[in-house]
Amino acid sequence: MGAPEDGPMPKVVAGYKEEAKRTILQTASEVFAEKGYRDTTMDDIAKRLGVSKGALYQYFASKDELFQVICGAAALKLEDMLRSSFTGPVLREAAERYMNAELDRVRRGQMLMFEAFAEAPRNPVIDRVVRENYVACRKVLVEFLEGLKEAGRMKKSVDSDSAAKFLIALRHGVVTSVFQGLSREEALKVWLDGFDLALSGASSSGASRKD
Amino acid sequence: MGAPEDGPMPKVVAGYKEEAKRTILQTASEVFAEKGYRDTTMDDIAKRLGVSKGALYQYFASKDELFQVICGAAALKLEDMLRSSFTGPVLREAAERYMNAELDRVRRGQMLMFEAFAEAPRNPVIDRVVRENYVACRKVLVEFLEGLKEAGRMKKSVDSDSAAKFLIALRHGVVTSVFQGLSREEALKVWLDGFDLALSGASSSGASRKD
Amino acid sequence: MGAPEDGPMPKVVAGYKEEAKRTILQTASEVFAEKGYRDTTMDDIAKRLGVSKGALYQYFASKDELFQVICGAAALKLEDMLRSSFTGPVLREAAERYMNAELDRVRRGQMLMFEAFAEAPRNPVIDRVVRENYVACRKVLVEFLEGLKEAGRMKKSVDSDSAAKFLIALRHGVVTSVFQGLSREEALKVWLDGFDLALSGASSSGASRKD
Amino acid sequence: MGAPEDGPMPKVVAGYKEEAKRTILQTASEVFAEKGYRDTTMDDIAKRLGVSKGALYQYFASKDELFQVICGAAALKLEDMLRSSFTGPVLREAAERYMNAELDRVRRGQMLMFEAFAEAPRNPVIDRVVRENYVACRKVLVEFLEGLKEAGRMKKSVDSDSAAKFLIALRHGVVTSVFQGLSREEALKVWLDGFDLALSGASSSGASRKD
DNA sequence: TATGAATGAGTGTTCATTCAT
DNA sequence: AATGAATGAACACTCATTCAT
Repeated sequence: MGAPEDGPMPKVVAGYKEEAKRTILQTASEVFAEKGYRDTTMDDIAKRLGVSKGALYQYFASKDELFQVICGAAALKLEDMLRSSFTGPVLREAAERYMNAELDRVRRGQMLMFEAFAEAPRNPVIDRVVRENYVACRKVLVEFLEGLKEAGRMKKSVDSDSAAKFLIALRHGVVTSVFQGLSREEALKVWLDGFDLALSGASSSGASRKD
Repeated sequence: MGAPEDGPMPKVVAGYKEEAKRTILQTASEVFAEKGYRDTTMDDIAKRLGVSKGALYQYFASKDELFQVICGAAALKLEDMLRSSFTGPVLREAAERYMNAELDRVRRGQMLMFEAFAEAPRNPVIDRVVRENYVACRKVLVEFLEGLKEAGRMKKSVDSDSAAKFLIALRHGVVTSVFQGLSREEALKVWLDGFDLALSGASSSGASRKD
Repeated sequence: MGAPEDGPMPKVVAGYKEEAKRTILQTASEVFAEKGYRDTTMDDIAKRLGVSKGALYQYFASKDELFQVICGAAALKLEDMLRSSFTGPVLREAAERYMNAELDRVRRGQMLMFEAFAEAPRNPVIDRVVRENYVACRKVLVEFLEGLKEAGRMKKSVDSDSAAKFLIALRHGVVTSVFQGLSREEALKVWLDGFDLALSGASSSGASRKD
Repeated sequence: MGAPEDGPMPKVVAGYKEEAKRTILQTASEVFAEKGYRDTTMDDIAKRLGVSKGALYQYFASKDELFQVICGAAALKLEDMLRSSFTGPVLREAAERYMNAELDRVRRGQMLMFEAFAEAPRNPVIDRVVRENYVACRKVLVEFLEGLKEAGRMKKSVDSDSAAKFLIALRHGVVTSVFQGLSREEALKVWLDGFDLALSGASSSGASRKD
């Protein structure tokens, strides 16, 4: 709002504001992950950043908006992890690469997933983020699998979309299991076994019923 | 009205208190599921029950305890659903029965799972409930699968424990997917396909790697 | 409602009610002294007595009344201690006897004095008790001193009323000092020295012992 | 408006916060004295100050802390009154000056003493304040008396510490007596007579004035 | 722009008291 | 008379948000 062309404070670089936002987002995300959304106060975030509470409101209209943006970013991050992991020729390595990255995040407590799911039913914005994220992840996986098929590295009989849905579900479930006490090694095994089942098997996932 | 010559008071209806607790638990559980743990006030629960706030505290020492007990009951409920569904001779029907029941609960909004997971990191009691529930569910499934093997209805080559872990993960993931917008039909299909993969396939889950 | 052949409890002796009141008073007094008036709940008292909260209200109309009666009784108790200690021919022994009894009570935590003084400004009944107690104690002491004079065991030149006021003040001050950390021995010495000063004439406070 | 080129903010008026604390302390002290600690709500204090309840918590972490600080200040105030009254060459005038000031405070209802004593047994901080105050007052008096001895205005035979203990006890007792209905004039007389007794040697309590 | 003091609605919890049984 | 479940009025404390400086 405002500043005509070099108003009261040229703010060094243009994009200063964006930079500041990023910093806030990063820190807030950490605090939310550590203390939980509801138990985190704006003051917690401000203190960790070394700024005043009021400053936060210059960048984000409310605690809620802050959380929404963070959830959106986390969703993108997940899609990115998927995209950047599921690359390269060796399928299984991709899967392992991905889950290792995921489990690292869990270990470092960078896990807003449950916070987000818990808020979603009462927060339409979060709800949208959560749903769109599902669609986006599915798309990433489908595209990857289709690519594999075209490159001849996966049987055409596998239904990419079914496989994608399966993989997403398995991913959620494995992460949740770790939350419930499953060890990292076991988790990785569950994931990779499931992965093999879905993709390396003889049957196409969409036609697995025989009787 | 009552017990003639016993103690200093017939305790009203004997079991009245237990009955009252159950009522509170039931109602509170609904409200928590509807509004979320943090957004539910003790007054919300009291009003829905048509009693005063103070009355609740005669039965539960705190909002927290109330939630803990509810989570514990929900955990037992899950174990029961598993136990009572996974019965009978036809494996696949058991799986379908179970997931249908599960999806019914999701549809009716009886879903405290994410609330519980969100609280767990800061609430040791909830954390314990969540972890023990995992162990208990695994046990239920392992026992069921072992039973099948003994009855000759499942290949001995399948590692029951690996399969159990896989099924639990898949269950979590499918439910989560529904939260993210997956339709009930798709969800059921993901579950059943995954189920087939793990149990009816040629390979045992614990030995699925061939390379 | 109940008990078959000797009606709804013949309550043994007449005067049962008075007996019950006494029991309640005694117990409540202990609890008040232990936990303080404001921090004591009616439930605390009921539990210690092994009865229900409601039962207390059969004997006392309110927590406040209970406290008032207790304060009244404590005031009488103090007057009694004074009366029964200040007896016999040897003045100094009386003083010592009295203060020892007083310090015993302090040690056993039977000290509602400050509770009462703190309530008095907002509680007319307590205020009256406190004021009348002052008058009564003064009277007890004056009568004792006048008796001594008549028996020729104290100089007629001593003004009994002034001495009484002095002794009461000193008594309060000594007890308070103990609350503030003065040892029992020191307290006794302050009291006896002050006592000598006021009543036996020539010796100065710092030199009252000949040892 | 302030600091031209220093830090990131001139801290408003520098010392503003201290000033605000003082104001709160002053007002809260009045309200506590009027209504009693337990009957005073944070809202009472806030309203009297014309601020919101929340504002108080910016300065004091709890009602308890507020009270503790006030008690600490009151203790210092007492020591100061002692110190500033007990000065000058004429002993008796000092005593009179002091007790008049004390009785003024009592009359104006600035009396948290009993509130503090009533809380002390359940509040370690208050307990410490109360005990340390005793020690400090004793020290003030001992030093004063020793000074008198050195200046040759008091007999060396008087034991300063015993006298100090006596005077503190008498002070407590006289103030308490006023609470119990003793008139200001009588109180002053009890104090001065006792004072003479302890410090001026030969005269007896009842005959210390020539009237 | 940043600050941080102030707001004020809200929330869990307590407890003296009542009353149906 | 006794019980103890229920009431309901408080109350301490919190925190997202605002706004004067």
